[in-house]
Amino acid sequence: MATTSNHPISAKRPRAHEQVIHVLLKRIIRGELAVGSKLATERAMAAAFQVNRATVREALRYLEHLDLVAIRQGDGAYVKNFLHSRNPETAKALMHVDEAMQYEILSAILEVRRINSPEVAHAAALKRSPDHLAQLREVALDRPDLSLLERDKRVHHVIGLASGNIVQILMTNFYEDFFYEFGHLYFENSTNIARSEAFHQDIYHAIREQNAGVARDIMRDVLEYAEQAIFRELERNAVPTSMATGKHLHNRDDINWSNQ
Amino acid sequence: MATTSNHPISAKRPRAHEQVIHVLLKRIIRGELAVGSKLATERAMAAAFQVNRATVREALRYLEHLDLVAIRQGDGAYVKNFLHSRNPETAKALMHVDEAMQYEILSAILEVRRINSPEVAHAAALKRSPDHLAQLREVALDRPDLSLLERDKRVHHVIGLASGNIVQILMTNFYEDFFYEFGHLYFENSTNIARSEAFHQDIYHAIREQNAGVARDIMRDVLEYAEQAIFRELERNAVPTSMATGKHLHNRDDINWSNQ
DNA sequence: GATACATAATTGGTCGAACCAATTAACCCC
DNA sequence: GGGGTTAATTGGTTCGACCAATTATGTATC
Repeated sequence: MATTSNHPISAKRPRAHEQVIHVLLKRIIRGELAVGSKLATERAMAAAFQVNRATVREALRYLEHLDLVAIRQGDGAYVKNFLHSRNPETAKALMHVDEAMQYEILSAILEVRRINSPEVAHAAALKRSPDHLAQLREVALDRPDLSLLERDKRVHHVIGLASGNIVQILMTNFYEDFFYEFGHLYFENSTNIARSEAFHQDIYHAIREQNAGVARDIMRDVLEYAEQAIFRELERNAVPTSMATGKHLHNRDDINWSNQ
Repeated sequence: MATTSNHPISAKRPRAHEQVIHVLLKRIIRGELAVGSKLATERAMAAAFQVNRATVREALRYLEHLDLVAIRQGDGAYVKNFLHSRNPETAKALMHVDEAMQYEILSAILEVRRINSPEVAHAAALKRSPDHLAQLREVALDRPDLSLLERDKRVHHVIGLASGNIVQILMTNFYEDFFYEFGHLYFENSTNIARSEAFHQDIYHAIREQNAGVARDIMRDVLEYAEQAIFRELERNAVPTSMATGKHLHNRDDINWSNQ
């Protein structure tokens, strides 16, 4: 059982400290708790949330790691500007807290990936080891048993590994984590499915032949295609609430991110 | 006192749970705890570290957020492959744990920044609001009171804000956090100082005039320059320990990142 | 003997009340 | 008003207990 470390199943059991995190996160992101202001004491929050102080502390510790609060012994916990957070994970927190931000952040993620991943493919083609190539071959060609979403995820991961850049590897995992929530938008369309399978073939051959420039182009093309395909789906399935605000459209640029 | 949220001073007080984090992190990263293996129980670790169980739990919670362990009630905590972590913050943890990895990770960060930031500058030039332009003018031109390191940090931050991409903003903060530890390598050299001050002037004008292509080129040039300058300094100041391993050189590509 | 179910043991999740340590506020003295 | 001592506030840690989910054990049934 030890090696069965993947956790494909498992819904969510809302642990107490996670609920506290969610509430505090909401108040911070929405500005209900002003930047620089002091949070209630741990004891007061424990009473207010009707949980134990240790539970509040676990939640505060997380917010501290997200760089959203600064905790000082003998003093208190202060709200920080989330735009100053040094932890990219904060983007995920933003998305889970504010529905209206979801499309905004998805758009931002897709843009960053479109900028980065072609260069990762370029480096991977140059530096891939025989072992990485074998791994890529397996996931790209010899695993029809996996879902396309899972296969695509692994293809990107192996390319990241082959690039040798640990930060790009982590960034790749970071992107893919988002697509568990949005991947269905893309992988339900048969045209997109064919496009991705062709991509897996092509990128494998380019990396095998160490054609770095070609690998970069292939990656850029598929990501540009996927980005547009996802936005097409979004505008089609546009949910009424976000339709009303109009904030889900990718071609607007009115968000200012200036809550500081 | 509330608005004085910046914490320019403040050395480190080693909180108990942070020491536990450090030890566990070390064992996980170095592979002393195999991927998939089960950690000791919280009670056992509390006894071993001679701290309270609540302290162990705060440490485990952090490792869980870094995606390095999976915790299951009634079962235990299992070690995960750090190359599968979806949290870029893991890179910082790696760096703090293993001295030999420092240069490797610095190199990786510099590369990602060199890829990303020029595109951020490009977007910023296109989308900057009058307010962002004013902010950029202030930090780039009218704040000789700030240290160059601090000014440079703010210039990059404002450019990130102007780009309107929240993930790029967070990534920029993420980079800059590293440079608090390595910035002195760059900003002690008078040639580099002049180079950065010219950069601040140039990027401001390009963004003011909304010359996106020029802004991108300016950013790319300065980052390529800085990257090389930093490596020059590293090889000059090469510390004996990492010299011996030779793992700090940027032009080697023997690291495989294949502990899975 | 294998399977199904009830039961106990293990382990993470939460709780309550204390005490320690750092900071801040109050106070007194000069 | 300035400086230093003292008390109150607040985060940091500890102890001990109980709840909840999982796993291991044992027993009855077929």
